[in-house]
Amino acid sequence: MEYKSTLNLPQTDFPIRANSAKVEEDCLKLWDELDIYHKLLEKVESRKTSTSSVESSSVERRYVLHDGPPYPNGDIHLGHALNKILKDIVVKYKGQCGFYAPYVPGWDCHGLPIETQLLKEIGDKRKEMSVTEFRERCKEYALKYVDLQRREFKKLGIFAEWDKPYLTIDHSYEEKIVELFGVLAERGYVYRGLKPIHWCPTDQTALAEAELEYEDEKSPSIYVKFQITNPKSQINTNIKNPNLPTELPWSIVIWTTTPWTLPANVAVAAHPEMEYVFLCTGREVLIVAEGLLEDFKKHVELKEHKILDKTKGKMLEGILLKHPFIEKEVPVILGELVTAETGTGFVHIAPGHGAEDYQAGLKYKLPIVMPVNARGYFDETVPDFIKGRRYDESNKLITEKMQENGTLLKLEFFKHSYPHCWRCKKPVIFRATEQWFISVDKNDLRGKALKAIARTKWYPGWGENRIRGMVETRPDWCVSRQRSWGVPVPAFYCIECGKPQTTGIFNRSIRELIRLEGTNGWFSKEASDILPPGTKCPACGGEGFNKETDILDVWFESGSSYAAVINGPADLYLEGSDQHRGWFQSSLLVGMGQMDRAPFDAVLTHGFTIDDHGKKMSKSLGNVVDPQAVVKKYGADVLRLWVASTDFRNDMAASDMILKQVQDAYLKIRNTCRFLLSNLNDFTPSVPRQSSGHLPLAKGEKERGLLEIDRWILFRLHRLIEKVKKAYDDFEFHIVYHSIYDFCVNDLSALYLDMSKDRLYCDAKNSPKRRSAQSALAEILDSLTRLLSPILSYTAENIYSYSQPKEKSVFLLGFPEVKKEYLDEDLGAKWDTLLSVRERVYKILEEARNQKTIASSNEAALEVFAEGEDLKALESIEALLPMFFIVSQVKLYPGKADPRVTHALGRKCERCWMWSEEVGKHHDHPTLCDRCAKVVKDYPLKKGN
RNA sequence: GGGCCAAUAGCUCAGUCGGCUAGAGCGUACCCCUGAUAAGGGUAAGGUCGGUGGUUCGAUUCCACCUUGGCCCA
Repeated sequence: MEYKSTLNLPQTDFPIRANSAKVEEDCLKLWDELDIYHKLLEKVESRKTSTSSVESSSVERRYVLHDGPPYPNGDIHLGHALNKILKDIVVKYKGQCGFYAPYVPGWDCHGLPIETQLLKEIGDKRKEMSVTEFRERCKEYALKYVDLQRREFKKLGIFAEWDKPYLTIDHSYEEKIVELFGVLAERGYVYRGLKPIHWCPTDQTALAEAELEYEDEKSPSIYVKFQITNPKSQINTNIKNPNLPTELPWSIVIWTTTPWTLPANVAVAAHPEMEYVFLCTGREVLIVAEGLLEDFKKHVELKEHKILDKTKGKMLEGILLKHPFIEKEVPVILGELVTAETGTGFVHIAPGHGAEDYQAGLKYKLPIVMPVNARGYFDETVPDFIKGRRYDESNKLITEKMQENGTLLKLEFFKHSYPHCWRCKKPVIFRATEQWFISVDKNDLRGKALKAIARTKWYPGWGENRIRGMVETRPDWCVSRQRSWGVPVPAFYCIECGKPQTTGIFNRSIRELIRLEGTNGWFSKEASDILPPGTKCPACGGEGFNKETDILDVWFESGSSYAAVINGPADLYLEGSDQHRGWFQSSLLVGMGQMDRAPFDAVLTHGFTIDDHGKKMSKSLGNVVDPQAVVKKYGADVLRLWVASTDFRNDMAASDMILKQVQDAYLKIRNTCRFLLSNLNDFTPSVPRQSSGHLPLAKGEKERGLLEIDRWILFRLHRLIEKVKKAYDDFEFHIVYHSIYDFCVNDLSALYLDMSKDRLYCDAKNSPKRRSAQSALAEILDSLTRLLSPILSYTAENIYSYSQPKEKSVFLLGFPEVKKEYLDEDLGAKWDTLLSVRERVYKILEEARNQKTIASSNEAALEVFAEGEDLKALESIEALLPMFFIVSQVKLYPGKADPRVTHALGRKCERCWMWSEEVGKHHDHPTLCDRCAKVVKDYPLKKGN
């Protein structure tokens, strides 16, 4: 036991336990003191100004990742954490590579999500508040959560411009939104039109597609007769059949699930190519699609009938029909919207209540009848029996009315998927209203956007396909909302002529107001206070104006961020794949409209978080992983490592089991680094490094060259650096993780470190062999911490602080370079050969252990037989073979036989635990082997050297 | 219902142009060590490559359909 003190056992102050809470606190403090975010940017800046003109090409090395703003309306969830961590990894890596990589985080502070969240809190008090007051409360609410989320994001170790984030409620941001609207208006993209849109009668607002949720809803399903009013002879002429019974009433039958839209009916559509049959029930003639006849008969329980004739839909065009309960006639029109799947083959058309109806109406110049007001109640234009009734309540009244007058063939109820408001969860209606639109076809905006999509780099590649499909088919963008919490649609209406004004002085006046007072100014001031005195309507010369009361869609706000925040296109947008329809598209359209180019050069998307059964996370399923809880339990770096460990192009599974596994990997990596540290504690910068044998050696330096095994591990290290760099460049962080982890587990822990222990512990402190190992260890540790820092930011910083650091932070070091001189292919190939021999030997060693020939591998003596390349390779490191196999004695023979394992000869050296026949031959140290006796003899003298 | 995407061991991931017995690590089982010790090492078991058809001499890989799941839409 007395010899133990003569060993160089691993020693470090780096704690065995991760203690993430403390480490994270310390690191955050350090980064705060250093102002690390700005220091990194300054570092690039100073390099820029100090370098010669030759190198100043690097000046252009800017990399701007533009942050997509989340809503500040609650704690961050795993998706937020995932997104911000990915961005942070990208930005840190780019920074390491010498890019000027600013990162300004943002929040989407306006919009319904904030408004409704607040309404939940204040309830009826809203009614007593003025708009300005309510908006003030919204602002407070948003800012409160900006602050909360900022703190939560910071704790994840994300470097960013946290003190000056962008908020869409900043005056400068709001002004930019208004400016962009003006630019788009000037360039002819903005128009105002009546159009049926999804309308929530509860919230009294137009809803974007993104604001709809589809859920099952019970609806009436009715078959209604529209009696033909034309003289029968006229129809006879059309279908050329003189035998039809002209004395009976004839009716076309429609099917609908929304009786309340019938008052707005202006036509019935038939499919031009579909076949329709004339059924005689004895009392009347009904016309329905041939293909839906059986279905129709079943539903209306039609027993007796005779098919008199049939005709194509196009023959019916122009026939006039009697509205079932309003005194008017409506025409039959033709439309491809009619399907042969359900119904009767006839579709009732109400252009005020449906998108396809609207399109058909445009074609036939039909009027847009719109008797439903904003609250969902019928106005004065409808028949008395439903006047002032709510639309859904009218369903019953209308069917009763039709029952009475005999136009109703059948009433049933059924469940189907129906759009609901994402906020109040109540059913929405289609309703025509005056709205502001951005035309996607004006000036071929759509075509230009599609070209810009083709020029953008999409990760993964299918993102291009996806957004292209969406842009190809998207309708005009409805940008107005009937709400308070947002940026006003910057428009004035001339009191005289009613024309809206959006450009020139009108836009400039609003911008000036907003610059000074924010958008609250708009809501508290009169038009006459905003516009300069004497402003005249360009159309009629009128001098009185009203303000627009609608606000802009929040997507228009966030879509303006590239202009408001980074003043131009970004290198990268990085969001979840849902943003192909959201922010990527709104940003693209605003960008194209303003500057005829996309606001991004590349777009990276990630999948969604799911649980370990592949199901999406939801509160009701109880499978939600809370990022705060993960940080608390495992530490932020484990969460960060989870993000890196999963291929984010697909959905990302998280659960406690998966996180536990990530933690195990984390601990392995950390512990490997700890081992490196503990074997370097006497390896100060003043100790000469052993250099690669491939570097030109100065005279007398030969003995300082690295051992072959050390050159091998450095070969492996630089292969790793190469691979990791490529993976970071390709945004394949799971490759980064797997490569580094594999290196730690296989190359280091199982092989190199295990093989090196004897040298490190037992050789003399300053022996070339030990210093050779330490030279390699130091380089490995240095590289590993840098490679890991974008992902394991806290841990890398923590490890670095224990490694006799030159800089104040690991982030000031830069990314490791691949040193070509280490990439010795022949050496690599030779060691592949050696390691496959080692594998064969280890199977035999295991057998010997099971047979109790040996216990520890130190007790083994090996006889290895090899031929050809194997033999050549083994011979070349013959002196190192005991170290290579980690056994006490090795004999190498040419031949083909399996390795043989016997118990090692001699006795166990008390100091190094290797077996040797030399033990006992040293008088001073009878229990030691040759090597140890020598080391110990010199020990007191060399101690401390 | 439509568009886009995914599915390889219990888990996280590899798998090149279609070509040998489909790989790695974790986890598991068993063993060793006790000088990385809340560590470390070894060996082993684990797969109908989601399913069914098709193309092909040959399919995890290409094609079609289906199932399951995700995002987006209706």
